[in-house]
Formats: sequence, C-alpha cells, structure tokens
Amino acid sequence: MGGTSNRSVERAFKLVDELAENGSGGVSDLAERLDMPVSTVHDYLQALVETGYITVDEKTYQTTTRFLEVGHRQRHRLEVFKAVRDELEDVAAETGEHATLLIEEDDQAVILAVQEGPDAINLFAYPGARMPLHATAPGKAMLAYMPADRVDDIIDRQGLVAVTSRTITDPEVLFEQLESVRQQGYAIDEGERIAGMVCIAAPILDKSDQVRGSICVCGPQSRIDETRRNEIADVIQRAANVTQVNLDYV
Amino acid sequence: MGGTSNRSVERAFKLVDELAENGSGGVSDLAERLDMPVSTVHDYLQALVETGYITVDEKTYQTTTRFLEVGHRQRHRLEVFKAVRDELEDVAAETGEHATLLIEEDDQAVILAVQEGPDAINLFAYPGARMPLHATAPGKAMLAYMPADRVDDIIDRQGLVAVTSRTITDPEVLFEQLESVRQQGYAIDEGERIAGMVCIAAPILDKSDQVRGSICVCGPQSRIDETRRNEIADVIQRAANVTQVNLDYV
DNA sequence: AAAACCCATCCGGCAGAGCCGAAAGCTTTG
DNA sequence: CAAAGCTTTCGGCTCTGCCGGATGGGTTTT
Repeated sequence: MGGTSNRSVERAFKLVDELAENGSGGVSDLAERLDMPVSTVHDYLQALVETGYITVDEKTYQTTTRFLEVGHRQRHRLEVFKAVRDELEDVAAETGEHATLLIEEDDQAVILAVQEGPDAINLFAYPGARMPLHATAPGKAMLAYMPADRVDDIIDRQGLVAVTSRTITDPEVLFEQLESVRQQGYAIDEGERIAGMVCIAAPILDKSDQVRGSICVCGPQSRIDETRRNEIADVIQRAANVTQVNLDYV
Repeated sequence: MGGTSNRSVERAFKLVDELAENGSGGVSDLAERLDMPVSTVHDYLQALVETGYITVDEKTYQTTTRFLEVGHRQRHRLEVFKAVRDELEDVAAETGEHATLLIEEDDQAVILAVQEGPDAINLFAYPGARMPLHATAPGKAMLAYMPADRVDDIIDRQGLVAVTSRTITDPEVLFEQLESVRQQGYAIDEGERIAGMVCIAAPILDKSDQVRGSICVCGPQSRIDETRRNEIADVIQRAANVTQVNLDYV
C-alpha cells in the first residue's frame, strides 16, 4: 500500500462522498461529520464550488447536476449502452419485470440502466448501484465468460463475501455454477443478494467473445416460478444476441 | 476574485472534466491535452483512481459510474423530481413531444429529466444539460417567478448573451416577457435557443410561491402551430399544478 | 537482435501550497 | 443586547505536492 495518494484530492472527494451519501450540509456540520477542522472544510468547499461540482445556497452545500452530466456522458460513450437500449425496453415489456443493464467495473457489477417502474421505489436497482459479482445473476453471467485467472484474481481481491444466507461463499461451488452458466447461456440467482428476489441474467458478448455486460431481469420469488424462469431466460438471451449484433454496427 | 482555490482540487477536477468531455486517455496523452507534466498527471490519476471516481483499464483512464450514482442520488433528494415524475410521463404521452423537467442551478437552467425519445438522438436534451435562463422557455418561466432583484443579479453576472439570432438581449424586452409569463402562466420560446425549435414551459411553484423548477415541452416549429401551442400550454400547466400539490405531500 | 523509441512508473529534494488555530464578522436565539 | 453558533478571514509554520530526471517494460524500426 504505497499510499501515493494526494491528500487534497482524497479530502475533496471525501467531502463529495459525504454530500452524495448523506445530503447537503453547512461548513461546520460537514466538519463535524468528517472530523476535520472547520476552516479546512471551508477552504475545500470553496475550491469545490469553483470547480462547479458543488454548489452553495444559503450557506448550504450540495452536489450539482454536473455529476448527472458526467455520468450521462460516460454512459453514452459505452457502446453496450447504445446497443442494448431498445432491447432493454422490450425485455421489460415482455416480462413485465424490472430489466437492467449491468457492466463490470473495478471487480464489481454496476447497474447502467433500469427499465420499467423506472428508478421508482426500488432501492436496490438504480443507475450506478454496485454489487459483488459473485452474489448476483448478472455478475455470474459475466464471470462465466471471463478468463479463469481473471476470476481467480477477483476472488483474491474481493473475497466471496456473504450478502445473504444464500450467497455463494465457496469457490468450488462458484466455479461449478459458472460452468453451468456457460452451458445454459444464462445465470440465475435466488435470494443470493436480496432475500426473496430472483434474478435471471444473460451475458452480452462481442464478436471476439469478450464480456461487455449483462442483461438482467429481477422479480419477487413468488411471482417467478419454473416456467416463468424459462420464458424470461429465452427473452433475455434473445435480447443479448440482438445486442451482440448491434455492437458490431456501433 | 480572491482565488482561494486549492490547486490540487482544481487540477483533479480539470482532469475529470477532460475525461468527461473528451473521453478516456493515457497518462501522457492527458498530460499533453492539459499541458501538464507527465509525472504530475500520473500522480493525480493515481489519486483519482483511489477515490473510485476514475478507473484504469489497460493504462487507459476514464470516469467511473460513480458519477452516475452521485447524480442519481442528488436527483432523488430533490423533491421536485419525485413530485413531477408521473406527470412528466403523462405530458410526453399527451403531447407526443419531448417533455423535460428543469431546475435552476447557479444562474442557469439545467435539465433534470427527459421523457420520450429518451436521451436518444437529441443532443440538446439530456440530464445535466445546462443553458442560459434568458434564452429558453423554462428559464423565462422560472425567472418570472423570482424576485426582481434576483433577476437583476443574474443579468449582471451572466449577461444576456445571444445564443441564436432570436435570443432576447435587451433587459427591457425580457422584463416585458416575464410580465406576460406571469399573466399567461406559461412561457414560450421560438428559436431563441435553437433555431427552428419551439419550447413551451410552465413554472413549478411550491405553496409559498417559490420557483422549484419548470416543465417544458419542445418540438420543431413546423409541428407546433398556434392551436397546438395552446393545447400544450394547457397540458403543462395542469401538470405543473398537480406537481405543486404533490410537493406538499412529499 | 540491437537500437531507437514510446510509454508508464519511480525517485527525491526543494519551494510553495495546504493547513488550521485564532480572531473577526454575521445571524439567530434567549 | 448579550450570548451562542455559525461562516469567513488571516497568516505563519510545516508538510506535501511538484516535476525533472532516471528506470524499465514493451513495441517498432533499422
């Protein structure tokens, strides 16, 4: 752990994180929350406001819409996003459940887009939401198509942390499942991340068989029985295939 | 202009901006783009990666989905956003045009949400897009319900910059229009921001008559004649009223 | 296969920038 | 109107960000 990190950068983003996580606040309020000297926090907020990423109103600081903009632009640069867009809508319509697009980023699965019952009540599915790869259907779908040593590395770095009582924590079991994902063409998760929730996901591959993301459908266990699972699996696999074709045209 | 700004913070975000604006890049690539020493850029990127807002893949740096997440969270903390959501969808459906929700931030109008023809081809309407208040219907709708001295301040700081040949550049004319906005209850812009584009917008007020945002419908001039304008104005005013009621329940 | 080149990365000493205690302004509260 | 609680300013000491140069891996050129 070299710790080459630049202290100012670290602190600036600590402030951003705090504002993003727990909402707006005043100078001394934030100073206390982060256990920093008031004047220091003041200096940083000043600097951050000048960047345009933070704004003040009535001595209350908060994040600006610049984050939305940057996030949005990044998303548009990702080919998968463009390639999947229409498909995702279809999937949501055909299954009647939440359909999401995920990618892998820094050893985690991240939601890029959500379709149906937008970002409404669902606290777990919003753009930018991160989750462990091994504890979700889309994560497993992506792992299944990564080189084995890459998977080993991820397990090394992240561990197989249990999120619910059903999360896979044994590497053996994980590798077995990845094998069957490769055979079936889709992954499934039953309460491994959220109790009572079933997710079914298919990987999105490009023409050189690199994983680019995953399409996922989630719903309450009660609503998704054996036959519905097969239906859903069909729908998302078709969508993933179409996406793959689209990718080549982007 | 004291310039109290913290150099490290400034530089860190300059890098973020560059990556957001012109896409990913390597160390020396970015060093050149920003005219900074390579080793310095390397240090900053290192620090930024540690924050989780930037990621490296194959020596190529880019923004992460954290921006999406932060932007998303902010949006959810804004009451207007929640209050307007269903309405916006209805507006888009009823008018068949792009419907957007905007707020004021740092003397500018910013798009918070877009409905219909999602964030597709429309390069001008995406979440986070910023525009001058005086050159757009939603901007004028919001200005009309701000205290006069606030409007003066904004004109002082931002000026009435011409975006197209039809943009209002005369304060007198602007104030006249704001008056008629107050009488009609909605604002209109004909090619003042984008040539050939008509926008109609209604302000969203809370119970103490503070402006909280604006609902806007845009479309090509050719498609929106006199009668359609009135229809649209009715639809968005109704939506704005419902939103106002919703605001009290949030 | 050696040489030339282009990268990212490491190193380390110096200057200047970040740091924060203390004091000064502003509002709000009792 | 005093007191409390906030933001903001100030300024000198110290630490840290800075960047030229060295290192080394990787690729292309000769």
